[in-house]
Amino acid sequence: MFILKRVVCVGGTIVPQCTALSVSNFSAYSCVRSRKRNSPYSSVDSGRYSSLVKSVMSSRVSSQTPETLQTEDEHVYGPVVKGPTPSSRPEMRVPKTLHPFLHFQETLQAEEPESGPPVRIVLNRAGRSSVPSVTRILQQTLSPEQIFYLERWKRRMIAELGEEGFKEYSQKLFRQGRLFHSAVEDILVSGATWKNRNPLETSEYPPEVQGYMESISHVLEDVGAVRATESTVHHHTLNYLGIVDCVARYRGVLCAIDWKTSEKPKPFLSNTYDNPVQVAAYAGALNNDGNYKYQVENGLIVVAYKDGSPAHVHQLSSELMLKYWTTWLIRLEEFTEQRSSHASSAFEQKRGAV
DNA sequence: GGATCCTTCTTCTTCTTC
Repeated sequence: MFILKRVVCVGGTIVPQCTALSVSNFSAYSCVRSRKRNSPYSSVDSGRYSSLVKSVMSSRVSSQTPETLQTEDEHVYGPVVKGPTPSSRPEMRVPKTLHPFLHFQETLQAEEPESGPPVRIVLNRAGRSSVPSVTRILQQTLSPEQIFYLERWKRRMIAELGEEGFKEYSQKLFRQGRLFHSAVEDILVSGATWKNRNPLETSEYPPEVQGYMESISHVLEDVGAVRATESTVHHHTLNYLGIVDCVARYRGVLCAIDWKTSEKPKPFLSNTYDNPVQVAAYAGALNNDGNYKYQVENGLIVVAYKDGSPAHVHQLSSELMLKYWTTWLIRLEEFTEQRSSHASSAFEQKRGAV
């Protein structure tokens, strides 16, 4: 089965763009090219189009939609009491105001020295209790589709583990994530590189973190000039705050870094859901926060695995960061709209009661 | 002292042919 969807231009050459199904066959065909001389793909340079294959594979088209899945799930798990109306987010909108990602000031280029211990600005909510956080904004502006799949996953997990078992499982995941972050921060603050670290010292980490540390060991070798760890960033104009995991140079490029633990492999950026938006939000806030006298244009998402297999590293170029910054601005606007509509409906209710 | 905050995670999967 081969479904020709449309034709796209790649590197000046016209090639067919196809569904995930035909692409699976495409890569399979590439592997057995020598045996399948008459294959329609025998003349295709698979190496040349590997990025296309990856990009199509990472945005697979499923024959099942949230609607059909919901019907199927109701048979298996019973009716959903408070089900969302599964639908995609409306066509990508444009932010009403395009706030700049970078914030160059006249005196800015007097950069901070890169030596010395990294900065850690502890969150102080005094005087800014109403400022929303990056996590909260992202959580409250998930697309109906994301909410649907998350709730479906949760329903399935509860069916498998029970309410109590699911609670324990979630707590275990959070605990591992926190321990991992704290272990990474320790090693970055101590200034030790992975290479000169005594292997015996890795056993000082809690057992549930050792695999994750091994997983990121190849990444730590390329991380240097750590400027901040677990540090609060506050965008005063856009009025949001958050805590950035790390700001450091990765292979010489200054990046906002987000460390993640994951049960499932996440080889493609698209597997990381809202993580790139989160990183862009932190970087944008940092660039507009007077506490930091430099600008961060790039991002890095490092996905670590418990079994110690090499972490996946997703580097976000300045172009990609700008793209996700735009997405962030849209999410921020959605959040503000929600907030004001809640506030006005609460006001109406209050007025009605009087 | 209790409550709340910021994080920590979790989603997208199915098909035919060799």
